[in-house]
Amino acid sequence: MTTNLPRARGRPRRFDPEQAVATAQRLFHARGYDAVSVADLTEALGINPPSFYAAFGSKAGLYARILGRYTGTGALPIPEILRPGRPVPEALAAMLEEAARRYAADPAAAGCLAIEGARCNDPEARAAARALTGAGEDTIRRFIAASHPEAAERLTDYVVTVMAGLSTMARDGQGLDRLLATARLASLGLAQAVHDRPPPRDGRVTDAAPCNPAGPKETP
Amino acid sequence: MTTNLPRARGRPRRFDPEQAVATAQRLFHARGYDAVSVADLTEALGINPPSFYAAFGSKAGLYARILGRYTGTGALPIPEILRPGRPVPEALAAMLEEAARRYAADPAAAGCLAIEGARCNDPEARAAARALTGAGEDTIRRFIAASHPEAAERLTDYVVTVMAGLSTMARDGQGLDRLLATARLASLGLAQAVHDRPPPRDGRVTDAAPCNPAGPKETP
DNA sequence: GGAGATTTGTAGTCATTGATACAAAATGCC
DNA sequence: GGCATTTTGTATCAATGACTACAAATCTCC
Repeated sequence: MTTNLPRARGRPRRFDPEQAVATAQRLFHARGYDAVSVADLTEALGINPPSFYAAFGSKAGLYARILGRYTGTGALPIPEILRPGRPVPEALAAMLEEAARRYAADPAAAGCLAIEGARCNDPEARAAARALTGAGEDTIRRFIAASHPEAAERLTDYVVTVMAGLSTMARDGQGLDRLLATARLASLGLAQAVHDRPPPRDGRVTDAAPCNPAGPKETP
Repeated sequence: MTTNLPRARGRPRRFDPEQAVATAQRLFHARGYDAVSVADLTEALGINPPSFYAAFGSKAGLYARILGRYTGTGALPIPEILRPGRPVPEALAAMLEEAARRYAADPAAAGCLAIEGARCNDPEARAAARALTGAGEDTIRRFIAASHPEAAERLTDYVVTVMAGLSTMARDGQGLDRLLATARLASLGLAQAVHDRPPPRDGRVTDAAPCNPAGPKETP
């Protein structure tokens, strides 16, 4: 079904690269990029290192390939949720709720593969993950800007922050019910935020002990 | 000033352990636990590995000591912000705002040392960091429960999630202004959330393609 | 000036990391 | 059958991880 091409020339592969990518994706999602070694991968795939490197180039290369595949295999379908014309508060609330569902869908692979990968210690893998999260962020920003350009930056920062938090808590072991409740709480302010003017930048709410002696830098 | 004790017996130390701990704290906060090697530490401290291990036991041991010190050196002063009797929405909003300030205070050491440490790959260091974040979480929950016991769990999950997100975005390079704006957006729903009854558990807002075939597990 | 105590510097240990050299094995093509 | 081609398995590589054995150095105490 996959390929009826005339057989390739040399010795045939003893493993299916697509199947291997899927297996590796589960491993990376479960443990995180840094915590998965090439030895872990070759063992899980039942192959030896030379076969691994011949097929995927490097650990980071395989991870980049997995990220490219992630959009169709469990990642949040942002463009489908943020349909043009859909009311912004409703759409963003739906996105947060769906994020909660996806992040908790598989307890053995909790959170967002890309968000978590963007925090790993390998520069190449981190860049690949950041490219994906950055693309999602841009999609969100453009969707909001289409109807509320003045609120696009603020609201994008907000929902991205909440999604990062949801991914963290999912990896921390929080189940669907708690993540959903948090996502809905986070959506409460969205309607007001869209219609109200941005909150003042100088009004402090806190009255804690002086803890930022240098003073805020954004109000020179 | 520090110690006027009669000099110890053996060969004197060539470095100040307290100063070394402070230096190591900066390193850990800047790069994260996993990305700091013992070689990095000994080089930054100007000492050799045997001196390091004689003084601190292990890398994770030093980290645990740093976490114990963190409360007084930049960590969010949760008990001071959540004073008994302070209105819950106001207090939680102040906490989120103060978190934004602290996490962005030093761009070279962004985010929360404990929250980030709770995600590292060393079991011992992770457990130490989780103990600290867990204690903060308990403080928040008790504060809320004192006046709104029915909302304590939900609201604690919510603010902890937002704080985790703020720490992530701070490490991502977001500056004080953006973090503050996000923290204030996150506070918008707090007042409603405290007084309203909890949102229904079954009403879905999303209408995305069927993406959770197994269905939600929290409504059996 | 020794004796005992403690730290220092040198030079390692051992495990694990990501990644390879190389020859044997297994195929298609002629 | 023989050759080119490709993958496989064995056996590594160099670099880096956390950590330590050991003796010389430097102090206090007597």
